[in-house]
Amino acid sequence: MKFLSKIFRCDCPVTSAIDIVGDKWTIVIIKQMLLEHKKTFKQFSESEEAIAPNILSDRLKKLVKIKLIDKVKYADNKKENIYSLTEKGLSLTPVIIELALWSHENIKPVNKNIYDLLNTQSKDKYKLHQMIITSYKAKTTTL
Amino acid sequence: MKFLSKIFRCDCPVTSAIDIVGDKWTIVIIKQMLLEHKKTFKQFSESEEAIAPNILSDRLKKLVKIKLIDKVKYADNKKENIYSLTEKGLSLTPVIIELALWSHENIKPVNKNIYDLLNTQSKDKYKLHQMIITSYKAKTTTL
DNA sequence: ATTTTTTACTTTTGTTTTGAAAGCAAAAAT
DNA sequence: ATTTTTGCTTTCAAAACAAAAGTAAAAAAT
Repeated sequence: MKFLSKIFRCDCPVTSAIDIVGDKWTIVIIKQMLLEHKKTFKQFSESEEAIAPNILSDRLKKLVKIKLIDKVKYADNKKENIYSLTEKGLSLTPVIIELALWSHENIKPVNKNIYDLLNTQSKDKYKLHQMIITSYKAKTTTL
Repeated sequence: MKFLSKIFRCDCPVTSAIDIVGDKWTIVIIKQMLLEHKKTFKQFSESEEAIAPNILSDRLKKLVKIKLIDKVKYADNKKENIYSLTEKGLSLTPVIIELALWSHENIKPVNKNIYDLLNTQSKDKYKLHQMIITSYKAKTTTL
């Protein structure tokens, strides 16, 4: 397994997680999928964050490669690629929620959309995580 | 507050959190402080992750500036700077724990030290967070 | 059927960030 | 008084990121 040394700096799980998602865009793209239900190149391109197409292209490829997202093309639409979160990608939900809560408490209050979402099940974070994952699945399986 | 636009890409709290901690080193340094109780430039330099001194210097300055860590010099040691996590820095504990758990479940099992830590209070993550923060404070206040 | 528009990219070029190595000054140890 | 340690800074090379333009295939419009 010597190839792992190309990806991972060391043996620490936190550092290894950062080796995968610790850059300016990876978590942002996953957040756009999970919370904003974005699923096409164009939808990501048009985001508030204004990711450049070359960076977006690169990240989507990497995310497919490490199986955090899937890429499919449907028979009735040969133009658009539809991206969706895998279970492995969905399991980053708690990380994203904790980042949102940290930001809300320490950086600046959240915008209304996400604030409402965070507050529907305020007392139990596990229920919140499950709710977000369930909601994501419901919206993507009806495609 | 126009200067904020220099730091934050957009209004999203998750993206804003990434604007602050979304790079290859910030979370790793905070993890080293929180879980490995590192507190001097030399201790960070000698870490498994092998951070370069120029990057370390830059990140420590930024972390002090945004008040995630404090930097003090004690009367009996004018050479060493002692870095410690502020409450704002400590409140990243849940993010770090979720990254560790995600990594353990999806990337590779954790090393023994951290595995033992994660499993002492396995059922309730809040207790785990509190335990880690309490443990950190206990070790740093006895300085 | 042909032209236009849309989508998902790639390519190019320039800038910024990161990284490896060496150097340095003040404090502490010998 | 000399050597070692600590916490940096500087230099230069490499990698990542970004802005803009270009392209090819599919879909829509004419």
